[in-house]
Amino acid sequence: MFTRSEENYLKAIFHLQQDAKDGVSTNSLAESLDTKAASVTEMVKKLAGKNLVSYKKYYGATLTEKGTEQALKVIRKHRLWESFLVERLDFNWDEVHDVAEQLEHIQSEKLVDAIDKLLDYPKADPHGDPIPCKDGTFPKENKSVLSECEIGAKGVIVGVKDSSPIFLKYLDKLEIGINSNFKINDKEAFDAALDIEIDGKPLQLSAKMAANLFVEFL
Amino acid sequence: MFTRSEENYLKAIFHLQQDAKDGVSTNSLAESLDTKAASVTEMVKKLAGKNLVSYKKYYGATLTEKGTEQALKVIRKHRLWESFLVERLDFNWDEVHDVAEQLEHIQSEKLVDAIDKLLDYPKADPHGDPIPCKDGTFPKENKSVLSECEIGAKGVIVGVKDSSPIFLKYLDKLEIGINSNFKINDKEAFDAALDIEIDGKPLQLSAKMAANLFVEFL
DNA sequence: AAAAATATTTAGGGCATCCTAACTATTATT
DNA sequence: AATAATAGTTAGGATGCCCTAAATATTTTT
Ligand SMILES: [Mn+2]
Ligand SMILES: [Mn+2]
Ligand SMILES: [Mn+2]
Ligand SMILES: [Mn+2]
Repeated sequence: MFTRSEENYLKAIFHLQQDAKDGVSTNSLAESLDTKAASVTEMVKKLAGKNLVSYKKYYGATLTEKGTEQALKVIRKHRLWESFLVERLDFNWDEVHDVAEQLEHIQSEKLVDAIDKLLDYPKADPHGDPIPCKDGTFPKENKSVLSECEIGAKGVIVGVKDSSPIFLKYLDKLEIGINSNFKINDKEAFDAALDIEIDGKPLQLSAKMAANLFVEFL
Repeated sequence: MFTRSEENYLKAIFHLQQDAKDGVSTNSLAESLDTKAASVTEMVKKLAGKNLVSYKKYYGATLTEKGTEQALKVIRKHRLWESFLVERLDFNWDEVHDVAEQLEHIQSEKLVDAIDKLLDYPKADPHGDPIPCKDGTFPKENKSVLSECEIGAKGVIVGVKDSSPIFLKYLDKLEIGINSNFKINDKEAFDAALDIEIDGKPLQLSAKMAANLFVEFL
């Protein structure tokens, strides 16, 4: 139906749209797709021609309904594959992204659905990101960021914002993961580092670390 | 490492090489890859430049050692994925080929090995075709064809030559599959149809059917 | 062994996607 | 408001892989 390149553009626009309120800029797309602005302009025009994005010269691109639907399908596949790799093939959570980048483009509805069933319809991927439903629904997330919690707050880690191997491996080293319990004991005035307990173990977390952890309260 | 197209050419050359003793012809490749002879000539030259095939103008192409190695890697992936789809995701044996055509191009040695392990290192795919080993070894097959067996022969179905959905579904209907036992009672002089018992059930098999079933004797 | 038939290669393009360099519009600064 | 800085677009070209039509080599037939 769509080419690999088109799918990657749609996915990137979807993700960049989440933060930026107005249209996604050519340059941000180029950056995130590791390509050049000129190529982006060209592709965005092509996608606009197919009614997948709406595009106004110089003012960026936004997904149409059709484009969003397609982007969510790809994201669904990406996250289901990541879940499969971790749950069934014993991959670590820092090893799955690149393979999922390939697997997400496999065209077979039957296959995606079978993986979904095999995993018993998971709600989130190994990084805590929600998995879009088959019907195109995308559960609204209301996650808090650890760095913005108040002193005394208690809860559970439910996701990571950054899912680069370097960050994930560091979390492994500190024994912090999805479902870890936390309690904020104090916040340093100087650098906003947190004095925190993770599963009962006290440690210090830099503001940067804390800004990349999503939590829910108990 | 190699493009999808290059991998498909290598695989096709490998398969066509099995029958034909001399170089694989441009036209047979074009036919089997559903492309045109001119495209084949071009690609074969490119592959020759990369030392994957040896090619003499007008006399066809043959895989080099390097090309064979690569072809076997792709075939290994194809057959492992087909096995996974049937064994773990309950696909029927007539539904797996097209998806495997896509999955065979996923680049991740870790992934292939994990699937291999998950399935406990299967020796053959759902159609009875042998799965090349990780070390590049390809078990020599010595399968007989049912149509060439003598009257009175007894054994087991171990593979299909044709694995088109139309043939496979027909076998399903007749309840013939891998591991079915057979005993040849008679062969019709007129059309070479076989009077045969499959798992004890007597039926007639056309010569064409019998020519597409591989067997081993007990 | 020549002619006819067939197979293969070459020439010349097309399409998708990417790139650099030059140009133009938007925005930020003075 | 004019100018400078930044962002985005267009022009022109490259690469990979495919195609048709024309040219050439091989094989088959007579
Ligand atoms: Mn990912
Ligand atoms: Mn991708
Ligand atoms: Mn197959
Ligand atoms: Mn393939």
